[in-house]
Amino acid sequence: MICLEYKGYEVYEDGNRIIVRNIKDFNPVHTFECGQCFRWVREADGSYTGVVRDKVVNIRCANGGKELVIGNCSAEDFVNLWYHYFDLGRDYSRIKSMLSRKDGIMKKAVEFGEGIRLLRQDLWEVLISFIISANNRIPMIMKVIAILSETYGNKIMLGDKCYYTFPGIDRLAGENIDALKVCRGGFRCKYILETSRMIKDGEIDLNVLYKVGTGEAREILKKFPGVGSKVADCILLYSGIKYDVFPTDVWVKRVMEELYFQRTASFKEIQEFATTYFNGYAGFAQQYLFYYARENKIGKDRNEQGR
DNA sequence: TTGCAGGGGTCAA
DNA sequence: TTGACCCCTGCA
Repeated sequence: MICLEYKGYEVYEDGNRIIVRNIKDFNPVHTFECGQCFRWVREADGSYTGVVRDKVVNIRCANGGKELVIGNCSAEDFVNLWYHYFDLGRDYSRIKSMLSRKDGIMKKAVEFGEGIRLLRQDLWEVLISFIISANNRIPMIMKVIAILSETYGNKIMLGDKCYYTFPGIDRLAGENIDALKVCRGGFRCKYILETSRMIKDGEIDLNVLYKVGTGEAREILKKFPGVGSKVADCILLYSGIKYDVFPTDVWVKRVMEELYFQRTASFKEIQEFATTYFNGYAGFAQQYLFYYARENKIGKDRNEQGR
């Protein structure tokens, strides 16, 4: 029985889970492992379990990717949270075909990460997560965020397993630096604390970011300690605020140098090229390129690649 | 077993 | 522009 139709999707409620039909352009592996999020954990059966706001759900695709099965979820949650979170209102086929027409490199990158969707994550959580990401690797970032949530978040259950919400602003702002260091964030702990306090004290209002242009939003974010150009661009992109940014980390730099410039290029040069070349879609292009480069180790060891 | 190099953005000098 | 920051992993 059809439970409800919502914006082109058929949503069936089946006990404690829902099945969403008419899904396109969504592969959980591509989406959760393309470096944009740190709280989705792959299970032995290939599904993913993650915490978003105060919900914990299990996700998998079925029926050749045409169905999305969300465990521990109601149809109401789908409408109120998951539709938006998974950016299901956006036509990724159109974006992919437009980017693929740009050149052969983009075409390959888009084919490789065809199921990437840019998640619309909580701004506060993305801000802290990407401060932690600075000079850090993905498994470590995930570990730090997990400890931070276990220590300062609220417990929620799925089956007999405990999960924890991401800690609130006030909770972190009220901590002292020595206590915060249990999360093993190292030198980033002082940035987390100071950033939390700046928001709590009203020094910077995060909601302003939704109302200003990309350049201004970037400058506001860079007022937080631990936020530079790359982290600011990640925050804007992964919270779904701006899509014309091009976060340039070492992987993106490598792939751009190897595939587009055929020489070393400065961050500034790469940014300027990408924002012009990809127009308002630089953020999507970056995500396909990053995933393609990292999974294929492009530029990491030129000798191994036979170059 | 130990120790050292490598990875990786931001900040301050 | 360069070194320090911090912690984990991989390898000798």
